[in-house]
Formats: sequence, structure tokens, C-alpha cells
Amino acid sequence: MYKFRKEERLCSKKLLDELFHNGSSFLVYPFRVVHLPLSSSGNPPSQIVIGVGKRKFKHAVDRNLLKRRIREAYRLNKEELLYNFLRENNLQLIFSIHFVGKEIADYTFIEKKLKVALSQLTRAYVKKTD
RNA sequence: CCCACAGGCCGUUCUAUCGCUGUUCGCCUUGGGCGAAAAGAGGAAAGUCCGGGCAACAAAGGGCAUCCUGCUUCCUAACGGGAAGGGAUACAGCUUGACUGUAUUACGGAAAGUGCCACAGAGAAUAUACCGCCUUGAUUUAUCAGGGUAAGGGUGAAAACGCGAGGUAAGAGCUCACGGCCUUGUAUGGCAACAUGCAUUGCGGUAAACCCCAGGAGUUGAAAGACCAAAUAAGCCAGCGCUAAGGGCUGCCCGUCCAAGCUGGUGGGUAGGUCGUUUGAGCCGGUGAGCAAUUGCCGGUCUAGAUAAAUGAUAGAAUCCGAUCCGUCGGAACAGAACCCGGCUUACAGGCCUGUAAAUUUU
RNA sequence: AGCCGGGUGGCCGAGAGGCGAGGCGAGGGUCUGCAAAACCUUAAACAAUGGUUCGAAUCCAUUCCCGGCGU
Repeated sequence: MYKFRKEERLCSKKLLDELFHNGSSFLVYPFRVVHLPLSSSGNPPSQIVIGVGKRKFKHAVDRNLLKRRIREAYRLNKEELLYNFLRENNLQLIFSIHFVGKEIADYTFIEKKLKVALSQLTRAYVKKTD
């Protein structure tokens, strides 16, 4: 249910190159989302990369903390906000979430904003299919 | 009890729900999936400043160059680390000296040679003559010219060892006594650095200037390297063969190896996977050796292993700190393993222990 | 994780033991009816700390910051 396994993470170098060269992006503060649909649909319905820039957070502890909070928020909300929609429309998606804020945000703020970001992601594909 | 310094140790805890990583066990069982169990960041994991292990390179061969280290002995796998000691410097104390204590210390050689020592100053290293002192000559009674001199003045970070006597026209280690540093020889003590005594040559600084002496360093780093699967063009390896140019993951030289061709074998890219990879100079306890660093013996123990990178999130409670309208509210140091060890350095809220010194109180 | 290179006014840049050049820029002035150009002039810097030296931007050590490397 609320799982987040290796298959749901994006590890292939090839796919990452493709994502950042051809993918389209939008900004929902404090996140920058880059996304790209895949031609073949399969299980799991999406693969994700979470990133926090070294420029803004110098210490590895801070970067790890933010990545863990984002991952936790994604794990708890992906099923109802994203997977149900993708399964209905038979889509497979790769996307990345980059944290671009300047200060360490707390969990409630991250969760709220991530929900907004995910719903905006689905809305983008609703328009395209129409 | 309080305060300062030094050394050592710890560096939030518990519960519930939902997850992540590898391991073991069980079930379904081709692959794989599901469930359970126990485990899952540090004293610095950091900086990458040193030293090893480990691995590869045709050369691990020689010489030169280059770089590093630098009081002694010991510890250690090794070190630029540590321990003990010696010297030097600074401060304090008294019994005023071969004294004691504390702190600091990149601390071989300046008597192998070379260089440098700005400005100031007469002169900065073959000494020097501005004032001064002494003297000769000239004119003439105050100057000019020459010579001697390193006591005194002045300059400077530094002025040819200090001080006294002799000596002299005036002076000078020029000579002598005492003393300081220092070279060589020697005696005594010490494993040694070195200390002390005697004799003796000498007397600017600078080697984190070149250099000399002694010792050491082959180069490159786990993105090292080994293997496996699918996949296929002329790569790689071995043998034969040839020596001209050129070349090779080391700056130069010597030496050494390599071409094309033929024969035989193997199989590149695709950042795929597995191993390397966590049992090790390991950790804990006891006991013996040693002033100590450290180490012998005995017993116990297995204690992260990820790979676009797990070790978390939320809620509640405890502990500590701060604020307070006494209801509560806010905060929890520095910081995150990436092949592994030994050091060093830097960051760090708060707490505990031991020792030393001072003050106060009680007996 | 490992291995290299660098840090000089606001910017670019020499200097490598003994006044830190120069250019662009900034401020003021001269010239002009007003500007530009030109000329004169002013201010402003050695990443930090400690050591070696009489004396350090330079030599040495430590720290901080910036940049680079791999088929």
C-alpha cells in the first residue's frame, strides 16, 4: 500500500538523460518538477527521482533530512493522487522532484505543497489526453 | 562546597502506527513473491594533513634530478603520530644555585662553499674614519692637508665577545687574569642526546636562502582490479620474426619492451550484474611486564554494508535548557558510513569522573 | 571516496623577502551653452590565524572559500 520500493525509483542513466533533455517542467514552490511520459505502460506506473541541491544546503545532514521528508510525503500520497489516475488512463511516467527552497521546511509544509504538485501533474496529462 | 587548569568518558531515552536496507528462518516455489525474527551512522563518519594494508602497471633494474623528514632512546605494521629523557627560551618560587616547579619548543650543520643583510649610518663582513682622541706639516692662533686609532658619541634589528689591568703618542685580544659562547682532543657519568673537569683553536646574523650531512620515497588509486551473462568488429594475448623511426600512465640518461606479416587462442562498446566489501594490526573483561607510550597471556564476543546511495516520518510521554500571563509555549550541540585500519587537525549544547593548585566552612 | 590548482581595491590583473604597479569603473575638478572625449586629482585591496625573519602579499603550518579531473 504505502510502499516505496526500488522499482519505483529511477536509476537508469539512460532514462535520466532522456528525462532532463526532453521532459517538460513546472514550478510549485518549493519544488521544481520535470516529467516525461513513457510509451510502454507497465507496473509500477511511475518512477521518481528526488533531489536537493548542494548549492543551497552545504551539509549532507540537511540534504538527507529534506530528501527523507519529501520521500515520506510522496510515499503516503502517491497512491490516491497519482497511481489511481495513471492506471485509469494506462500511462507510465518518469519524473523528478527538486527542492529549490532556501530554508529547511517542516514536514506539514512539504506534504501540503507536494499534494498541490501531484495534482498539477495529473492535470497536465488530463489536458493532453483531451 | 566553590572556582581554574589538565586528562579521560558519555554525548538524549521510551512507546505506538506506517515505511526503507541487507541477513537468517519458514511457506508458495522456474524467476520471484509473502510472512516472521533479530540488526542497522560517529567521536569526530568531516578536512584529506600524514602513515600503512590491499590492488594494478613491460620495467618494482641502475644512476642523476626532484620531493620529504631532521636533538636522543623507546613504542608501533608504519608514520611527519605517541611516550620518556636531554638542550634552549620564558615566567614563578625560595634555601640564590650543577636549585626547584610550570609552560613553550620544525631543536642536525654557519669552523665545506656561495648568496643576502633594504632604509638609516663613517662603516653591514678582505671591516670602516662622520664627530671625537693622538700625531706630523703648513699657514698662523684658528683652520687646512696628511697619517695613526676603534676606547667614547651617533645610526641601526644587528657594529667584530664582556669587563678589569698591563701596554701606548692615542688606542686596540696587542698581552694577561676572570668570565660567556664555541671547535677539537681527552677523562668521568649516562644505552644515547648530553652533562661536568682538564688542555686547546677560534669569536656577526640568516639554512621555514641555495647548499652540506644523515635517513627515506617506483608510480597510480576501489572510478584500483577480478569474474559472469547476452551481444558480435578486427581489438587483445601467446609464439615466430624484424630492427629504422617513433612510442609507452615517471622529469632526464642508461638499460628494457613494443611494429607490419604468419600461426594459434580469446572476445570491444552498450556506465548490466557479481566479487573486491566487511573477521580486522578487531572489540570487551581479567591478569602479568614497563616510569609511560605500549605489550605478553587467558577468557568472552561478532558489532552497518548502501550503490542517483537504506538507517526515516508522524503522534504521545520522560529528561535537560530557555521563556512565562504559572495554563503552558519554544528548543535538543557539532554533524551522516561509501575499500579498511593507525594517527593528526578542525567543529561541538550539555553532563559525568579523576588529578593538581588556590579560597571558604567544619572537625 | 580519491587526486590536483587557485584566493591581491567594485571588476580584470602584475609583483614572488625591503614604498602593492597598470587598466576598466567610482567620486571631485578643468574645458563646454550642456554633454562626450581629453587632461588633472582623490579614495579604495594582499582570504583568516599562528610561526620563521630585524622585516612576510611573498617562506612554512593549520583553517576557510572557489574551481578542476576520470570512457
